[in-house]
Amino acid sequence: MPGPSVLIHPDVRDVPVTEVLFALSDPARLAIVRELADGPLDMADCTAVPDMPKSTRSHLMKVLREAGVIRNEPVGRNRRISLRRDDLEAAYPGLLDAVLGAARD
Amino acid sequence: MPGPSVLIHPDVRDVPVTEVLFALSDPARLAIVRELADGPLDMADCTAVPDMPKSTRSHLMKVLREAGVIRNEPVGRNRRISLRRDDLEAAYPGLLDAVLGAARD
DNA sequence: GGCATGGTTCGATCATACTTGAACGATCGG
DNA sequence: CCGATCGTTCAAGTATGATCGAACCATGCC
Repeated sequence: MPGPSVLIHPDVRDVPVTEVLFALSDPARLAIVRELADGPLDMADCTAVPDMPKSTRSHLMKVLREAGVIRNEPVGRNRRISLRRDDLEAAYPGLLDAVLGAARD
Repeated sequence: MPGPSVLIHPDVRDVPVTEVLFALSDPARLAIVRELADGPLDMADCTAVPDMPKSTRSHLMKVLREAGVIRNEPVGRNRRISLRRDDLEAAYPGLLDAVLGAARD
């Protein structure tokens, strides 16, 4: 799989709310999160923000991952990205739903 | 009252969620918001973040105000700061409650 | 009016985050 | 194995936000 086989996924309860909010406060990152709301996606299929260099996209994923918002795991030669709904719900109840429920900008 | 008699308070529905999230993603600003959860406060009584230059504090308030999170209105020689709970609830249901409900960092 | 009070605004400096190409790493298919 | 593929990591440049003193402004009070 591309890059290191294992990436760090923090316990969401160790992540300050402010960091979660910050991760969600960027339009491109939020677009990705909304896209993932319907289910996991291979990275290559995250078309929410098109025409973006892979390094930039990878960086967005890193911010989301380090904030505990998404999971990024290798599968074959790709990477599967998924929302950490349950973990987020346990740490910050209602937060993700409220954000996802917000009208599109 | 200090400064201009009227400050701009946007319609929260015109403020992108991302901007609201960003305003709340700073520890100092979030501390202010939490302090206001119990009711309006004169600016001088916002002690959540002590020992801060007034220009810095004023800037934090500006970011929160422009994001539609707080109201800042003159009263006598002071300024009254209040949470725009109802407006936020109407625009982004559940969001503020979820953030306020989050465990303190 | 004159002055003290409480905040905003301006401008400059500094810190943080975004962006991107290039290099590297891990896998799969022949 | 070997090359191609898909992402991550690195490093450098750029942009955006925080910080804070100084200047300014509107009010209340004498």
